[in-house]
Amino acid sequence: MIVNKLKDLRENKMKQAERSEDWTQEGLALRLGVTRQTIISMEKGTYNPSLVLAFKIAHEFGVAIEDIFEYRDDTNES
Amino acid sequence: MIVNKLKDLRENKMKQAERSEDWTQEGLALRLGVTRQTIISMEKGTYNPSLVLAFKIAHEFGVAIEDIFEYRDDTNES
DNA sequence: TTTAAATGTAAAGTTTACTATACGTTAAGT
DNA sequence: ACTTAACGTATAGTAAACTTTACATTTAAA
Repeated sequence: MIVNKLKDLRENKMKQAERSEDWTQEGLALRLGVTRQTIISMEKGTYNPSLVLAFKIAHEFGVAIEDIFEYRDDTNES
Repeated sequence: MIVNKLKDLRENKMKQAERSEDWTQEGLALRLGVTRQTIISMEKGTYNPSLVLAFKIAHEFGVAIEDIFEYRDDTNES
């Protein structure tokens, strides 16, 4: 499974960024070329982004994919 | 778009690895939990892996996602 | 306390990743 | 030349990512 820090990162941007409206779900969605629904579902963990979208997100936040998304092997979960 | 070094990396493993059969398309597919078709299509660039699969691939090769997959913005291509 | 921006929820439809199956081609060993 | 492992191609089907639309809830400011 994949866990992500999307919501936390975005909310931090909302607080700290000069142009906070750039970091609303809608603002981010626009720049990423996806819908707000897609942002919501990713933040909730309903589904994982495609690799392309993961790259775009990492680029928007100025970090590496691994800084936002973490893979956890759960093949043998109790 | 995304370009990847999958085929090169795998072929290098075929030559250099002790157990070369681990790095055939089929051997790799088995360990990744996908079909050989999936490997073929990724190596051809027919489609991109999901983020989960990209993580698994990076793990198998012992590198970061960014070492295998590269994102290239092609929104304004001539 | 109303207004509006931001967030949340739900459900049906489209696109793309991935499977399953089957058969053809290449390369290397014997 | 024959065999066989590895690779390639094609195509129909399933699953998951993503869109579209519509409406409901929260939050903060006027």
